[in-house]
Amino acid sequence: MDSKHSHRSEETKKAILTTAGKLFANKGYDAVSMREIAKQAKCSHTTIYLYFKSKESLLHQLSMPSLTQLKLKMQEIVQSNTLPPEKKLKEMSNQFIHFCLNNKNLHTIFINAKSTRVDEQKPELEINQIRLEIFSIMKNTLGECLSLPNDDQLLAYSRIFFYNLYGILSTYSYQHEPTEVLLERLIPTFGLSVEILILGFKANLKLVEGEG
Amino acid sequence: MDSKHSHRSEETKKAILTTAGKLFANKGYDAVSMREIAKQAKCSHTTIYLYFKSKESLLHQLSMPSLTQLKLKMQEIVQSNTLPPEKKLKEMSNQFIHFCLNNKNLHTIFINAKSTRVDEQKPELEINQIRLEIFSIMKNTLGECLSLPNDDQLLAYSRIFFYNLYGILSTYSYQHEPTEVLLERLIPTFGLSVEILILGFKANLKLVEGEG
Amino acid sequence: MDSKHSHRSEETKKAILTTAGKLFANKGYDAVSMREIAKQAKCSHTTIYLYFKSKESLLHQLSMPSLTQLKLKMQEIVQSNTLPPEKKLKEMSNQFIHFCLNNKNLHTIFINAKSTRVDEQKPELEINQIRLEIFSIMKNTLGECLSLPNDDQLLAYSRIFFYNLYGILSTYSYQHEPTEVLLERLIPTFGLSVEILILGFKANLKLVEGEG
Amino acid sequence: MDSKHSHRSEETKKAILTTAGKLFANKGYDAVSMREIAKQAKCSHTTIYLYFKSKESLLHQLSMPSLTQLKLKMQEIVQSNTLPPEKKLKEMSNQFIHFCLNNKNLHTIFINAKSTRVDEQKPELEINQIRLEIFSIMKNTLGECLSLPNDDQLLAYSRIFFYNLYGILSTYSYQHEPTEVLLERLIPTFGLSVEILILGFKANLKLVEGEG
DNA sequence: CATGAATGAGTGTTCATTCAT
DNA sequence: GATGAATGAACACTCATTCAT
Repeated sequence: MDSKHSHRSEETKKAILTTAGKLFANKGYDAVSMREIAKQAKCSHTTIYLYFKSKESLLHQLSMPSLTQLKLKMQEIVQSNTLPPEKKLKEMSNQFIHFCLNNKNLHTIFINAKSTRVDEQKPELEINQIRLEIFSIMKNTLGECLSLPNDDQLLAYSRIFFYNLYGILSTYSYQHEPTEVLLERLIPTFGLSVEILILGFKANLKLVEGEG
Repeated sequence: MDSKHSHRSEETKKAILTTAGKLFANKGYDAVSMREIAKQAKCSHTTIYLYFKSKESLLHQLSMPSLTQLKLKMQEIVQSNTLPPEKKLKEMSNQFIHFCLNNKNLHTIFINAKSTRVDEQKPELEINQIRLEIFSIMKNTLGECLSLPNDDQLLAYSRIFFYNLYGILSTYSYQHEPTEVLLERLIPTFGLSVEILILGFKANLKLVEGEG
Repeated sequence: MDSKHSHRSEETKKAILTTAGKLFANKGYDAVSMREIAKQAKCSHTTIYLYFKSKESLLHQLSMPSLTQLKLKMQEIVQSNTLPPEKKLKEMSNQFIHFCLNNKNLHTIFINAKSTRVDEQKPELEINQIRLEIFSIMKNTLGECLSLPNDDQLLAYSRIFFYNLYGILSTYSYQHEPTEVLLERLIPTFGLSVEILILGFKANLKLVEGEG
Repeated sequence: MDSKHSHRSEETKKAILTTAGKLFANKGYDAVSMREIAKQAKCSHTTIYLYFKSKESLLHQLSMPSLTQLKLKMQEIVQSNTLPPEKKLKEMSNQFIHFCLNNKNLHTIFINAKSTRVDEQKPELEINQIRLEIFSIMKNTLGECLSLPNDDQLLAYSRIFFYNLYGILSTYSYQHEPTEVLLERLIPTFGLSVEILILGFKANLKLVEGEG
């Protein structure tokens, strides 16, 4: 009996999470109402509050798994032995952009981190940590590409690398075009930007070495 | 006699503009309410409507002067005969970043396509036009650097160039550090990023030509 | 269990309808605010939106049932075989007045063209249609009385007939006297007015025919 | 010097009254804003408050002269020796309808009389008195038409007569069509209605006398 | 005498959230 | 475990009115 209950409960919660995830991603956090989520998840809007303290908390609980998943993907790519480092980096960038554009809502979390009330800062920290880990993985892969140790030079380069990614995101995050369409159209450009940066880094390295 | 009146009026208007600029930049256009602006500008929310026809018009009046000024600076640089194109582009990038960071993060407005519904009237179009002009000026300068005609290749490169700039802006816009300090510390990195991109473009061009 | 809920809900909705009806009639649609309705209906103004999509829809739902009922009564009278046409018309007029006065002065809504923007959607059109149907039924009955075909002459006469009815309504709608008392006292006058109009129409017809 | 001042002052006041009158009549009391009046009267909106305590008071001061004028017109018609009583009544009805449709705003005064604050009830009473006088003039003229003394019979008839007028007003007061256009189109119908009523009254009189 | 600056109360509407069931 | 009913706060915006000049 209990199991049946809790089973249903689990299902409802999952439905809410799935629906909210889809809606947040498609329309943006602000543009989605609790009632809308409830309707699509086929439950009452009050039911959501049984599982999530607030809309914000729903967003948080929603983001962690996605971010974790992204991190896992990154790690998979790292461990793939078949890909040359440059391809790895390209693939990572694609994944990163894909993920961020598909989770437009995450912006609000990343950016408004500071506004989180002090008494619930733990999830924040977790999110931040994963962000740093992802950053680190990509920096290392860039190091591989350029045969560079983990030094200040690499840090500077990877910053520039991330400028490019953030620039892409900030350019396209608020576009109203459906994400998939957008991506299909733009992925080649993004790939090109990665290639060019690597070429640029290498060329710059030669210059620097020449000087040194 | 009148001067006291008009002086007060000027001050109020300025306070509204300043406050709105700060708030829009920090929280995004949608997330800021007229009452919030009014409260921080220490006036009634209805007072805002004395000076600005609507929230959207406030945004517009807020963005236009800065953008126009930026465009003028860009044109000055273009016309300078003493600088080689690469230096011009670097200088433009500096100006661009300087300007966006100094105009308290209005870059969200500049970059953000959100406030630019295509089917709306003139105001946004003006903003958009200036944005396009600035983009165009820099694209042309990049063309000079790479000895490229104004074709699709150049367009793709200049997009990538802008990703870098936007990425820089979105990374540092929310920093609490005073802008000047920030800039002094980071300008070298930004310069480096421009250099690397140009190197990358050139290297990529050789590859493409080799192929062709 | 549910019954308590749904009971309360029914009551609230009814309270809103009643209150809105009274207020619209007394002060006019535009002059009544949702908050005012809510306050008098002893609920929050947002509660209204639980039951009615908008202010306009509230007006609509308020008018439709009464109007429909009135139309049905009219049709009954038409089909009665025992009454001579003149009596039918008198009875219809009585019903019309009765109804409008009883439905707390909704006549402002019925008569008032204001809420009937032509370029709007269905709801007002429905109301308008019923209004026209009622008008049509009475016009036809007037035609029977005067042995007139459905031509412009009849249209002109029936307009005048309706002026009389509307005049009665606009005269007595704002009286504070309870409707029933009012009606008992005035019904003879109203009857007289119908008689006089019919006499007048007939006399006028003779004149017109004499001319022709 | 003083005279110049007070001259200007008078002019301003007159401009305000004229403009407000026009606007109230064309758009209705509620739909006109003080700023709109001021702009068209070429003064500041605050200036209006130098001459009129409030918007409502402006409406009142505006209505009295018009009503008085209407009364005067009625009296002129009464005293005209050339017109037969029936023509007089027709002309009076025309004037009445004309006036009321041209001063749509007066509705709010007539109808909302009760809502006037106690401490300024004098104008109310004045207005009411004039209304009664006008009613009386027309009743007497109707008496002339029907060769009836000022008894209950005449009172009943004149009530019916006014139902017709009020019906016309309530039908067309809220039309958005410009008044003049409306009137040109409808005046014939109104004339017909007066004729028919008189015919009806006469016929009814014969019936009553036959009975008696 | 006249005005520009400023405001509080109000409009319809939406939303996340709570409470009783 | 789940829900319908209900609400207060907020949104952009308008208005009649007041105050200092």
